Amino acid sequence: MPATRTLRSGWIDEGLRALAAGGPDAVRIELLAKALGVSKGGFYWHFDNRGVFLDELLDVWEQRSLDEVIERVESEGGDARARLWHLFTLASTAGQLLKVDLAVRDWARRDDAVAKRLRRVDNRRMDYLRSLFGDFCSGEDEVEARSLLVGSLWIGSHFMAADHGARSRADVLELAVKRLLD
Amino acid sequence: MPATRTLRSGWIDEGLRALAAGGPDAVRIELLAKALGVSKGGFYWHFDNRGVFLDELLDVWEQRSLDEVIERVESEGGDARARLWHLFTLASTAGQLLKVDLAVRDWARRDDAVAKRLRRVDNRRMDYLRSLFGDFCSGEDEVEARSLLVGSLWIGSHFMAADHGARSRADVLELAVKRLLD
Amino acid sequence: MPATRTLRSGWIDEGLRALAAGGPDAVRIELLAKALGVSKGGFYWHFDNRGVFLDELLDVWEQRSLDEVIERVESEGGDARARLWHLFTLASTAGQLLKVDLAVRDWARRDDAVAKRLRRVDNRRMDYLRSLFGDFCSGEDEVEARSLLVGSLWIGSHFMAADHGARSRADVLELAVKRLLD
Amino acid sequence: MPATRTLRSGWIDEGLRALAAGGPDAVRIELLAKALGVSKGGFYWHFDNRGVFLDELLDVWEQRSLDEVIERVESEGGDARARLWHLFTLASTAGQLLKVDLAVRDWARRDDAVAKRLRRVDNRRMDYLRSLFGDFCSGEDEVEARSLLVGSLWIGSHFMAADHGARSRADVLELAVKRLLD
DNA sequence: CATGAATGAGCCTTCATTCAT
DNA sequence: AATGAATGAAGGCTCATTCAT
Repeated sequence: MPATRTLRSGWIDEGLRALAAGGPDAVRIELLAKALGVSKGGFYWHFDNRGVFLDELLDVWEQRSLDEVIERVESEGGDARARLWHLFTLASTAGQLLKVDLAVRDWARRDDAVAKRLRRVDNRRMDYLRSLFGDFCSGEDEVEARSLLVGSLWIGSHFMAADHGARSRADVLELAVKRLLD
Repeated sequence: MPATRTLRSGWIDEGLRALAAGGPDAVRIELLAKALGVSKGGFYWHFDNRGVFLDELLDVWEQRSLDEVIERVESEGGDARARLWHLFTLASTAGQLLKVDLAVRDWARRDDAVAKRLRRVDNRRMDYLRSLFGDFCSGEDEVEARSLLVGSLWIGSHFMAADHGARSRADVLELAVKRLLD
Repeated sequence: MPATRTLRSGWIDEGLRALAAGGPDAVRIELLAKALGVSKGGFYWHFDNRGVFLDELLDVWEQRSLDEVIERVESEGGDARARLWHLFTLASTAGQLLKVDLAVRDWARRDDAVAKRLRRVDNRRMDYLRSLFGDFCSGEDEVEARSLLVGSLWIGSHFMAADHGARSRADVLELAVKRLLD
Repeated sequence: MPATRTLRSGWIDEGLRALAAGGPDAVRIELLAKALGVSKGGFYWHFDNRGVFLDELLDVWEQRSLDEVIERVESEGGDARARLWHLFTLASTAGQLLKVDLAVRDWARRDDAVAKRLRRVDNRRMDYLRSLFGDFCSGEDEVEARSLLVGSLWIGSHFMAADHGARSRADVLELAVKRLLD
């Protein structure tokens, strides 16, 4: 029983790794099998086909992205500004989950089903941002603008390659976020 | 010579279309040939191989992204705030070039050569943003933070799928940008 | 022991069903297991391998084809013509066994072992036909010709797809058989 | 141009050989390629996929079965009885085409599209038989019964494995056919 | 007895690439 | 300059078979 869960989740883990590193096209059963040191045929014992497998990867991403991050922030406590700051730094250090997130965002641009999932995730995240900004901002416009700004900053910065002279990207990000939490 | 350029640029155009629609993995010579109504063998008269072709697509993207947008903004004139606003709206309506841009940004996450090009482009763009924000902001930190914010907003918003209730995404974007131009 | 026979014969039954429906290539252990709601690994407790299993399906077909039909005809009695007529109608309504029979006949065209079994069965059937025709026909040639004709009619009609205008296939078959029983 | 037709028709020929020998399941692109001494990838230059290829094999069978045989009989002339006899002997010596025919007949039992084609072919053949029997038989019933009998005899005899003692199958067939031409 | 799990061979298909013409 | 044709390397999937439990 534990062995069962182990190899099945091994496929999932390896799949997430591939998805993070190269997007959905890099999730190739043959490569995953080689990385796991097993035969590719065994894949089909655990999953009906590649499409179902990709779906399951998205399930994992969706669940982790939605719940785990928010839970961790909430468990730490603090006022709204502290939570926002915590949320931002958490998201930036998430490592593989962050890379999966970025890969999914690009994927969503060309796959409607993925786009639908992304909307679900982003709406929940935005709701959480709105609730935090609502605590110290007046006016819905202000709340909405700041929420979109902080979300875009978090994601968009990972898709930008600019240098910042003497400053590090982290420094500039901190400046930018602080500005939004004023 | 003109006929040559015509068919050669046909491959490039079709390649950009594919790149915009599905990323580098979607740039498949066979499909481009079918779309162009020619044989795929002919591809190799114009380009050494797929890699070289992708490089050339990036050349075109790089050149257009660097020069054309900025040129158009400058030719319109206005003060720094007006130019920033113009820049932002231009970028958002760019159509295919924007989609190529987004595809390249994801691509850069897994290909160092592409990442290098992206850095070149983004540094030039950031320089332009800095010069504009420098016109009415005091302090390098402020300039840097705002430049990163507006860049991230522009790009990041395309990778977010959230709804905004009664507001449209364009409305919220306008609110957010206006806030940055204060 | 009865439970054993039950599951073992379940495999056989399902195998015959598959053989009837799609020929030997359709007898796939995985599909049979799914249809039976058991794991395919269990198959190998009952049978050494697929080849042995197919052999056993042929055993069942051979035994049923040889004995059951003739037994039923004989148990009904009547003169030779009545028995021939009974035989023909029985064979045409046999349902699954008929379909297995047709599948085996095609199979025999490409497998010598199957061909050998088929010869055994057909020789027994022909002997029975000869004995019946011998009752009211004079001359070995006549008996042999009629026996082959009625056998071919019975089998061949199932491999023909022609329409017969206002008549049904059953009507024309009746006309043809009656002609042979004159 | 001739080279083109050569290899394409090489695939078809080899496909027919495989179909004749082992039915549709034996038509495997990899095996055909090996038999032709070419790479299997090249198959897809000539045919969209395996299904289309099988369709084309059926086209060839349909065309040859319908037209060529009848044409040959008609070109030889003679009265109706002579033509029937010629038709029967021609069909029995057709070699590979006959085997394709038998394979198609079994295939039709489990594939509706094939069944439809078979009906087309058999209706045309039966029409020809009817026209010949109509020449010297009185009564539609008689014509219909004899047509079905001769068709079934021709096909059914190939699906029967019985021995005939001192007689050969060909001898008995001759007896049976002569009986039908009385 | 039977299951869960895995292997490996074989098949269909796609696609970058090559090459003679 | 470009086409028709072919190659070969993948990659997804199926399935008979094996084996520990």
